[in-house]
Amino acid sequence: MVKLSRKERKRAERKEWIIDAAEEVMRRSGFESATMDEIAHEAEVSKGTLYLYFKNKASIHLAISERGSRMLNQSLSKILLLELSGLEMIKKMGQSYLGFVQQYPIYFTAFSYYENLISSNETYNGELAIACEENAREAMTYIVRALQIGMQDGSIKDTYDPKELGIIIWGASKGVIHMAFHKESRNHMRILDDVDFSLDSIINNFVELLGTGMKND
Amino acid sequence: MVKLSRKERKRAERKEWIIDAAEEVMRRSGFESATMDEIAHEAEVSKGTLYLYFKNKASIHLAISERGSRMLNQSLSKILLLELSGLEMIKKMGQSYLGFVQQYPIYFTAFSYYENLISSNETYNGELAIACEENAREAMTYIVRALQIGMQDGSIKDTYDPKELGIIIWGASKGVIHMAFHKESRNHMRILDDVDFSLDSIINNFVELLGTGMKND
Amino acid sequence: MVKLSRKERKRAERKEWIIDAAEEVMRRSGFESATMDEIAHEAEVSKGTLYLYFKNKASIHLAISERGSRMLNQSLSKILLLELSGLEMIKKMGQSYLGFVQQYPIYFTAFSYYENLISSNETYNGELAIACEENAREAMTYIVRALQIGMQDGSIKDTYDPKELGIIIWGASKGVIHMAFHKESRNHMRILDDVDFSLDSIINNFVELLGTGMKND
Amino acid sequence: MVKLSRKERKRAERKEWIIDAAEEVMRRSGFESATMDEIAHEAEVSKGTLYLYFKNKASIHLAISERGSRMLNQSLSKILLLELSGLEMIKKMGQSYLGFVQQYPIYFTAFSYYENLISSNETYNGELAIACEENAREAMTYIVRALQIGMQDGSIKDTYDPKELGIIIWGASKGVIHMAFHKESRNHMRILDDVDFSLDSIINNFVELLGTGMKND
DNA sequence: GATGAATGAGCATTCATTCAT
DNA sequence: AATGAATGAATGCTCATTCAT
Repeated sequence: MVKLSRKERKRAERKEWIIDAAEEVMRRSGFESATMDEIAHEAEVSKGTLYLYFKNKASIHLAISERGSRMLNQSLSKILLLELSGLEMIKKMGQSYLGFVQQYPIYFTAFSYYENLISSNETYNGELAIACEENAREAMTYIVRALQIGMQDGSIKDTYDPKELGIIIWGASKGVIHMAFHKESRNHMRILDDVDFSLDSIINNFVELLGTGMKND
Repeated sequence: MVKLSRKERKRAERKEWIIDAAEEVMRRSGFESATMDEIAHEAEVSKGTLYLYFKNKASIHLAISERGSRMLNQSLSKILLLELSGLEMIKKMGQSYLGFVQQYPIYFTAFSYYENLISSNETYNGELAIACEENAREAMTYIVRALQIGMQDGSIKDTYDPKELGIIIWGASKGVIHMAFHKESRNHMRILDDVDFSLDSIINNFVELLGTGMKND
Repeated sequence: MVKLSRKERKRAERKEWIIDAAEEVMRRSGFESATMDEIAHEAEVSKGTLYLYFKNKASIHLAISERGSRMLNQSLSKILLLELSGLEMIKKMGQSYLGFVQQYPIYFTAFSYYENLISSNETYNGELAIACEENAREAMTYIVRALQIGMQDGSIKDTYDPKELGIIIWGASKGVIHMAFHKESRNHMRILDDVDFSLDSIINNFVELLGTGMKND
Repeated sequence: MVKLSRKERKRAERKEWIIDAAEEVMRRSGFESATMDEIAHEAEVSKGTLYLYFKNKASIHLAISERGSRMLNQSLSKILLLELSGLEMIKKMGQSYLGFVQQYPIYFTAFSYYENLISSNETYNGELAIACEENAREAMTYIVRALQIGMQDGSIKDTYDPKELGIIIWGASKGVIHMAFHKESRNHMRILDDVDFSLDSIINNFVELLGTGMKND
């Protein structure tokens, strides 16, 4: 960590404070409905100040995504330190991801929104966008490391390429959690009406299913 | 099928024609950038006419999603008629989904956009939204049927609840395809830069992985 | 003149109506202070309607300039039809220009503003800007024609190139009128405080002075 | 000249330094686009300091105009000291003005901008505005003096009032130079496209023309 | 004196939706 | 039914100016 001057520290704090406010507003109004006015009001600063800390609205959104992905990486990274088999690490990562999404649903929404826009919107560029991508790559690396460990300790089949397997696990997990997550937050979601499986049950079975597929016989 | 009067038929045709135009515009400009003016112009009708056929802009978007999901269901439903084991049906469904996304990426984008908005946006309601949900439920049912068949013919473990397994497969497939799909369309996607697995390879391995997990020993 | 359909006529009328309103607002508030809100309010249309008739604010300003220069050209063109010597035509044109500026000071202000911005502002482009330039060129042509007539009939020295002389007369006239004009409208103008020559006297003497310079001996 | 204390001298220097910076910024970005931020940055002082030396943005602009007009006066004043006929002095003044505009186009732009705004904008007041007016009056006086000398030495007709003639010459010169100046800087200027007279040629002929008009026979 | 963070009024422009014809 | 002119609320962003330190 770099040592920051008092001024820089204050600036960083303020920035965090604005991100907090933006998260709150977006939690209430959804991402695109959130206006700069609302965010400024919530953060108890003027609209002009927002632009002192963030280049534009997209930057604020990116900052939220970046913060979320950084937090997620923190929990994932810790799992690699545990005394577990590679397979158990992977399972733990799945559960950890789920826990994160449940605790901070706003970040999950932010990620989805981000992924929908980044391909089409030119505003989504610059330092923060790169940081987000870097965080995503980092998350992937944690998964791949766990897979490599598993292949080493014999808990995971080594017939797959660990990177490719990582992509699959990462994508599949996001998909399952996305679906399960929406089941809870949506009223209109009819698909799952007559299904009363809990989110946890779904994830556990998913992890189990993948685990079996990967397991060394 | 209900028999439609000549007038009703004409109206339905016109509606399809507008949806065609909207798809085209959204393919070009992205979803939120597409304006009613552009759609009207592309459809060669007046802006007012758009509102004669669709309640609002969200309805047009829902109509696209509905059409897409209906088309997908058509391919899925056919798989149930084939002479295959349940497990093979599931694999085929995965490949069929992938093929659909590759052939009609616009629908995939529409689905994603739809899922991002439906939870926060009140305009996403009414008949068409219900139809979309109904189609999603139908897709789920095809999967569950295949799983039931597999459990029956012994190709799939019967230790999972077929409905829950269906949810998992459905979610996981969407996630993997979503990720792989974005890998292709995004420049900024750094996660996968050093990975040169093809979309097909990823999906095949994913299907294989799930298959092994589900397979009866 | 092209025959316009009823709709086109109505549109043209509306456009003129908006220009009228814009002139009025700009007369009151000055050019850059005039806001689209004020113009819309004055024109008794909504702000959106403004954009139905004009691409942007600069276009409205250009439309005023274009109208003004068109009107000026009309008076200049008529002078060429009179039974006068070339020299007398030139003098008449000077007086005509003065009369125009006195009757419609707003256009004179518009021209000045236009000339100040056109070089630096990229918004000043397109059809209307071209029309303005075309009008300016046309005005120049009237002057040059009068000079040529004067050289022919012997009332003007033929030692100057008519085009170059035209530029000089055009520029000098604008400058003199500009100065005299500002003398009247400005409070702060101290240069001329102790000078009580009338605008007309100044212009007449100016015309006389130039005339003597150009006159054939 | 008043003797200034060390502190006052320092303050005056600082002020000049800021004006230098403002000129540079306005040269780059045009007058209205120049922001206080840019000026502060260029001057290597804080934005707040700008307001320590100048009441507001208009004051900075006025200071530029004042400096420019002061410089112009300096060259004009020297001409009166030369051993020339009054008519030749006037011609020399015209050339001197042209030379000034060519060397320091920024001041010419500043003058134009100033004249466009001063009538409508209330911010253009106070000490500096008065100084500008005073400088303009001074320039006029130099011209009038030269005319008086010319009428005395017989090189200039005495049928005109020298003050009125001064106004005319001053205005006409500005107009011709303005036009010729814009011909060079503007791309869109279509009037003069087919005319390839040089700025110098135009001015020389203009001076010649006026000279002939004023000359005593 | 000097700073620069904070302000907030101000503005052009967009676009879904309506409704008179 | 079809049109498209008119609407006006909504919003991101700028920038001259102030003031606490």
